[in-house]
Amino acid sequence: MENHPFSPQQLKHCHLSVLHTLEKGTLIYSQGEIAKAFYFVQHGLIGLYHILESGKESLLRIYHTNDYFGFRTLFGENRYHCTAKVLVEATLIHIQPDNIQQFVQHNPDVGHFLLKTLANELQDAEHRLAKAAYNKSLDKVIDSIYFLTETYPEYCWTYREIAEYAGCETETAIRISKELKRNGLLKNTPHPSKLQKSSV
Amino acid sequence: MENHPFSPQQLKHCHLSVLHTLEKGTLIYSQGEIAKAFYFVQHGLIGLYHILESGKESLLRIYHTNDYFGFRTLFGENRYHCTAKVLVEATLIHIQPDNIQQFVQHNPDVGHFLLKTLANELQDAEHRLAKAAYNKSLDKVIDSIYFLTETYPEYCWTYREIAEYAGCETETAIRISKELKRNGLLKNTPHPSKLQKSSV
DNA sequence: CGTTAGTTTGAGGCAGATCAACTTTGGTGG
DNA sequence: CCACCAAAGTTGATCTGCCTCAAACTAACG
Repeated sequence: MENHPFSPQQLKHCHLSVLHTLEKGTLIYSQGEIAKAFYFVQHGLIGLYHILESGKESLLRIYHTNDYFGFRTLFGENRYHCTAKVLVEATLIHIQPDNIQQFVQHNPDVGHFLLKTLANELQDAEHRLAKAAYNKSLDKVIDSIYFLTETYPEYCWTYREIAEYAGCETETAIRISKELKRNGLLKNTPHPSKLQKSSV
Repeated sequence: MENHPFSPQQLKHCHLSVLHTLEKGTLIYSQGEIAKAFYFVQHGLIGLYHILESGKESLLRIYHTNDYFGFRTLFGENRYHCTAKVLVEATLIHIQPDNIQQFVQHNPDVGHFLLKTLANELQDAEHRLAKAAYNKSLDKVIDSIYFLTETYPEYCWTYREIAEYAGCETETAIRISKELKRNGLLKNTPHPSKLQKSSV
C-alpha cells in the first residue's frame, strides 16, 4: 500500500524471479497450497479470493502496482487461505526467502513494512466483519463500489465482483446500483460495467 | 496463543506495569483511542469489541492467560479499532515500548511471535468474513458456540455474547440453540448460560 | 426489594436469497 | 465477416430466514 520504501531488488537472502505478463484469469496460487514464497506487483491487478465449502467466493483483497502480497502465510499457518487470481494482465516478482527468520532480520525495513501492512489488513477485515453482520446490503454495496472504483479506477468492476466484495448476490448488487442511479447517487452510464461514482 | 516462548519480564526497551485484579466490565482501552502500549494477560479473560456507528457491537477476539493483545495498533494505524473489556476478573501487564522500531529489533523473538499472531488473526477474520456473507445463522451460531465453549470453557458465555461473536441477534442465537438442544446436538442444561457442546 | 441484565417466546414484516428466463457483450474459430 | 458460445447483465416472481418489536420472566445485586 502507498509508497513502498524499497524495491524487491534490494532484498537479501531470497531468490527472485519474474513472472511476465500473466494474462487475466491466471491463478498465482490456490487456497490450501503450502506457501513457499510471496509476490510483488510490478504492474497489473490481483484479486485474493476465499472460497467456502459451498463454493461461494468472497473477494477479500486487491493488489496493484507496487504492492506486496501472499506474505501473511509465511508468518502464520504455512498454507494460503486465499486464492490469488489475475484481474488485469500483470507482471509479478516471485520472492522466495531462503529462511524466513533470517530474511526478516536482514531486511528490517521490509519486515516492518509487511508487519504494518498486515496490521492494516486485519483492521480492515474486522471492520468489514462487523459491517457484514449488522449492516444492510445497501450500505455494503455502496461501500464496495466506492472503495473499488476509487482505489482501482483503472479497472471496470463487474457486478459479480462488486457483490463478491460486498458479500451479497450479483442480482442484489445490480438492483441496488439501479436504485442508486435512479436517485442520482451513481452516475448513469450506458455500459453497465463502466460504473462511476459521483458522490459519497 | 499456545505456549509463549517468553514472558514480559524478559522484554527490553519498554516500560512494564501491572494492572491488578481488574473487575468484570472494566474497559482496558476504547475504540479510537491513540495507542501507546499493548498488554499481556496474566490471568482472566478479555474481549475485544468493534462498535459500529449504529451502536451494534461485534465480539471479534478473546484473550486469556499468556496471551498478548493490543499490539496490532502499534504497527499499523495508531488508534485502537476495538474496545477491550474485562470478561473475567483479570490481571494484566501493561507494556509500553520506548520506541517500536527499537523494541522489535531488540526483542526479535517477541517481534516474530506477534507477527505470527497477527497473521493468524487475519486468517481467522477473513474466514469469518466469508462465512458472514454466505452462511446462515445456524452455521455461524454452531461455529461460535463450539469455538467459545471449547477454547474458553472456564467462562459461561451468554447468548448475547454468542450472538455478538456469531454476528446475529440474541433472539436468533437462543432460538437456534433451543433447536439444537431439541435435536440433541447441544447438551440440554438447566442453566441457560452453562452451554456445553456434545458433538461436532 | 427495586433495579438492572440476560432470557425466552410470539407475531409480523421485509430484505435479500433463490430460481428462471431472456438480453447483451465480447471473443473465437471456421 | 459471420456464427457461435461463454460470461455478464437484467428483470420478474417467489419464498424464507431472521430482524424487529413487544412483553413477560428470572437471576443477581446493592
